[in-house]
Amino acid sequence: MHEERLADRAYAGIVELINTDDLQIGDRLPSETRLAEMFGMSRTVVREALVRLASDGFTEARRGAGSFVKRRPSERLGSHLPMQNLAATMGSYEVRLVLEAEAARLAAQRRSAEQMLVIERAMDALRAALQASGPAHVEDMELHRAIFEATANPIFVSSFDHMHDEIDRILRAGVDISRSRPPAAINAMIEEHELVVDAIRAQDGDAAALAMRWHLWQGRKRLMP
Amino acid sequence: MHEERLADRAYAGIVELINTDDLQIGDRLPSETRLAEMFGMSRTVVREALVRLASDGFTEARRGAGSFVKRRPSERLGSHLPMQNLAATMGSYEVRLVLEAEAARLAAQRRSAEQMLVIERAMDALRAALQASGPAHVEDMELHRAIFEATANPIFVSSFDHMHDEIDRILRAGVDISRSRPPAAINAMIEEHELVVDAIRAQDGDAAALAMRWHLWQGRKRLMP
DNA sequence: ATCCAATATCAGTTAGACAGATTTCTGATA
DNA sequence: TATCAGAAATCTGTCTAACTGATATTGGAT
Repeated sequence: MHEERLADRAYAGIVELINTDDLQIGDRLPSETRLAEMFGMSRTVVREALVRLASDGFTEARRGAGSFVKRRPSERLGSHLPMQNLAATMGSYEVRLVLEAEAARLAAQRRSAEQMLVIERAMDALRAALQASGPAHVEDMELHRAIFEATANPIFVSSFDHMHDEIDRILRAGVDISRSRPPAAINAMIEEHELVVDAIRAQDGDAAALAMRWHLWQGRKRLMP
Repeated sequence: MHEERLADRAYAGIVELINTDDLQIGDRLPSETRLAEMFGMSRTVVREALVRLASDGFTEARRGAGSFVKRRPSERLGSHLPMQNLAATMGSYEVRLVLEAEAARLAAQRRSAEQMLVIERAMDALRAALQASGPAHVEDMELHRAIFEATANPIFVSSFDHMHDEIDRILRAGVDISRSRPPAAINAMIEEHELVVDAIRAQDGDAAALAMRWHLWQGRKRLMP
């Protein structure tokens, strides 16, 4: 698993500090030197944690002044997704519904034989990953990206990349969304993807768009029942 | 101004390195020491950039082994030629048709009073610019962007920004698209935009989406009769 | 009370060092 | 020749110590 690095502990430590000390937005964190001696690590390590905190949008460093809380890390509340995360996730599905359904339609209409092969391979990889009950996020993304590439429209592809960057950024800033999946859900996820791939193989644009809408809708329900 | 930090340049430099050297997923990056001397900075700064790259999911560091490409940063498709300008433009309308029509629908359903005001002002500015027969590209973009902002979905907004960056990039690489417009076209452009704004004002989602589709379709015809 | 200058503090950056993990090279063995 | 274990080289992770320039604070003069 995660062989823990010191910087990870520092990251967690600072998040905990913000929560336990109830630091509000705009409040200043202890200085890097101070944090280093608090955690019993070097300033280098604390700095690495702060860089990542800032990259995740939680803190902001002002040179000469200090590091400040920019957005409070959401506390983990059992199985509930934090409000902010929820809104962001709903928003992402909204955009995906629009973009991915049409991408699936175009892919079905235009796919080349080579592109179909890439899609089939991505589907196989996803099916294997899901059946192994392992994390399948990467494989899922590969398949969806392959579909965008089959649209033969570079702007579509770059839109996909951008959208996923944004979604990743938002989700990573919050709670880990990976959760154990019941076996029924695994089969459902495979089947939904297969419907999309089948439609693209059959070059049926309407069916592909519909299947993709269905898949995204089900995904949304799985995440937020 | 953003006084740029060294680490930002290192981050950009590494991204560029991955693209120009065409490093594939799994490939190893130069070592931190090597990158430091390549960029003429200390290893510390390069390290900070790598930490952020890893945090963004682009790279992965394996202790003792090196840093590896995990996910390729979205390629700026600048390498493609101006000859493909026509195809790229068609492609851009394809994406806009998908994204903007739904944005208009959501904007109509959700717009606040303040957002409606911003849209109205943008419409006024566009009308004035068009009637003065001057360049109206900026005003046009402002209006379209205001509509995206009224969706109250930050991912939609960022998708708009990204899409326009890409389109601008492609178009600017080729011939200047600004051409003299016959007066009839000016009135048509104003009217099309007004239809969209009217629908958003009336909070009629279907009408807004339809009007936006119509507008984009007409724009495509104007550009490529 | 107000303004300004000296002072203290802080993030950003540099250099050099060492531990521990991993890869690569090398040479001996089967 | 092919293989494999050990040695050497390389790499990330961590630490120390220092300096710079930006920012905040303090204290004194007005």
